[in-house]
Amino acid sequence: MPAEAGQQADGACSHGMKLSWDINDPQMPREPDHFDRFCEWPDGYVRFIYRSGEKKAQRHLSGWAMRNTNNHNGHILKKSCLGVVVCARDCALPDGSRLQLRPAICDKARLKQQKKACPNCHAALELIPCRGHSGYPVTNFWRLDGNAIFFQAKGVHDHPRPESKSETEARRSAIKRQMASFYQPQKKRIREPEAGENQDNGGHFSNIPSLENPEEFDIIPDTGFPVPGQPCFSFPNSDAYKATCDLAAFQGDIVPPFQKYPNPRIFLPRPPCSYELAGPGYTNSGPYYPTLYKDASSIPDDTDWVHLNALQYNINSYGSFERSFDFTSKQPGWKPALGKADLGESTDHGQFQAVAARPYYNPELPCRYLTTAPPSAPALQTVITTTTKVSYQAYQPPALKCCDNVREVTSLSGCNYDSENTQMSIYLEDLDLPATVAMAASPTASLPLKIPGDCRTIRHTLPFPQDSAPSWTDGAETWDVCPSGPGSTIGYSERISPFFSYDHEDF
DNA sequence: AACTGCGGGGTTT
DNA sequence: AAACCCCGCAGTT
Repeated sequence: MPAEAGQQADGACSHGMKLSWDINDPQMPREPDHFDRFCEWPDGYVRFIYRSGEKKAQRHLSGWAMRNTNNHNGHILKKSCLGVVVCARDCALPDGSRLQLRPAICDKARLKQQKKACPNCHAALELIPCRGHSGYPVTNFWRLDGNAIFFQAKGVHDHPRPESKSETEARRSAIKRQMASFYQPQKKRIREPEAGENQDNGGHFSNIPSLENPEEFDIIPDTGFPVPGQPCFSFPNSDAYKATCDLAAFQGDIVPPFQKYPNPRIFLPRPPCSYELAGPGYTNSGPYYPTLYKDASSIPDDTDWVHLNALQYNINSYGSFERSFDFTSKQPGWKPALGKADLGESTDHGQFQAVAARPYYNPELPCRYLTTAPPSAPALQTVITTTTKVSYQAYQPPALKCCDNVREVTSLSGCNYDSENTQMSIYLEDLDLPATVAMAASPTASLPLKIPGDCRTIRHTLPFPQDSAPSWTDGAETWDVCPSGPGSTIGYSERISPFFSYDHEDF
C-alpha cells in the first residue's frame, strides 16, 4: 500500500496523524497541506483533518453512535460513544451473528429502544456502553478552523460496531422505497434477476436490491436457509407490506444482515438451522421458524423478524466467526494473535484489540460487557484522558508511526466504511475466515457498493483491503473510505495468519 | 419522532 | 481547573 499511500496523499488516517496538533491547541495548523478522507469508523487515538467542505465532517458524522457531550467549549464539539445495543441473551441470529443495534442518540428514544424486545428471541435488549477511554466512552472532538475540520478521537471502542447511521438511513430509505413499491403495480414485477443476484452473491455488494425488496431477502434463504425465509414467501402482499412497515418502525434497531457480509455462503458452511442450533449462543428454545412464524401476531417485531431471519442470513460472518470463536472458547491462537498485534501499538489499538477483549461474544457472558479496558489501552488512556496537550505528548510517538499503526488500525477497524466490510467480506470469502475479527461488529457494507477494480483484485489477492478505497453511493452522496495505509499490509498479514490457522481448525 | 448542537449544572479527581 | 456526566431546550431533518 505504500504506493497507495502516495497515491492517496490525502489518505485518511495518515496526515492527520502526522500533524502535530491537538484539538485543544490554541492555534491549529494553518492551511493544512493534506486532508484526510472522511473516516466513518474512527477508532483509537486518531486525528484527521477534513476539508471544511466535507459534508460528513460538517455534520460530525460517525458510524459509531455518538452523542453530543458538553465540554463547555463552544469551539470544540465533543461527542461520546453510546456503545451498542445487543440482545441481553446474546442470542444468535439465524446466521449465527448477533444483534448489534445502533443506540438511539436521543435519550428518550434510546430508553424507548431498550424497552423493545430482541426481535430474534424476544429477550430484553441491552445497551453495551462504550468504555474504551479509561472506562469512559470513547470521545470524538470536532473543531472547525479555517478551511479545515479537525477531528480527534480518544479511546478504543471496546464493543461491536452498531449499525452505522448511514446504513440505518440507507436502509430506511430503502424500506421506504420498498413500501412505495408495494403500492405500485410494478411491485409485482418479476424479480428473478435480483433474486438471482442475491443468491449468486457473486456480486457481493449488490445488497441494495435486497434491501429495497425485503421479499427478496426471504428468497435468499432459499439458497441456503430455507427455514427462516419460508415465512416470507407466504406473505401476502399486504403482509409483506406490513412487515416492511414494522421493520421500518423498528428503525435501525436491527442490524441489517445485508449490511454485513453479503455472502452468506461463505460464512455459513453448515446448514443454518443445524448451525444455529448447535451454536452455543443459541438460546432459543425452539427452531426459529416455528417460533417466529407462530408468534407473528404476538409481537410487532416478530413480523419484522420474519424478515429479519431471512435478512439476517446475509448478515455476518462476524457472527459465524464469533460462534467459532465461542466454540473454541479458549481461543488459543485468537487472543495471542490479537495481543501480539497490539504490542508495539500501544496507541493504536484497533478493533482487533477491541474484539479480542470482547467478552461480549462469549456465550457464557452473554451481553456482558467487561468494564475492563483494553489491555494495551490503559497506559495510554491514563495519559490521554482529556484533550489536553499533555496527553498529546505521550501520544505523539505513535503518531509518527501512524502509517503503520494507524493504518492497520483504521483499515482493520474502521476507517473504512464499505471498503472495510467489503474487503473483509472478500477476505472471508477467499479465506473462509473470520475476517469478522477485524470487522468487529461492523455491519457496514450493504448498499450497492461501487467496488473499485482494485478492490476486487484484493478480493482475490486478499491482502489488502486497505488498498481499496471504495465508496458507496448513498443517494447523491458518496462515502469516502479511509484509504489504507502503507505498512498495513504487513501488519495485517501478520495478524491474520493466526486466524487462518484458527479458522481452519474450527472449520 | 429523532437527531443535533448548545449550554446550564452537578460530581469527581 | 479540568474532566466527566446528565438534562433540557431549540432548531433541523
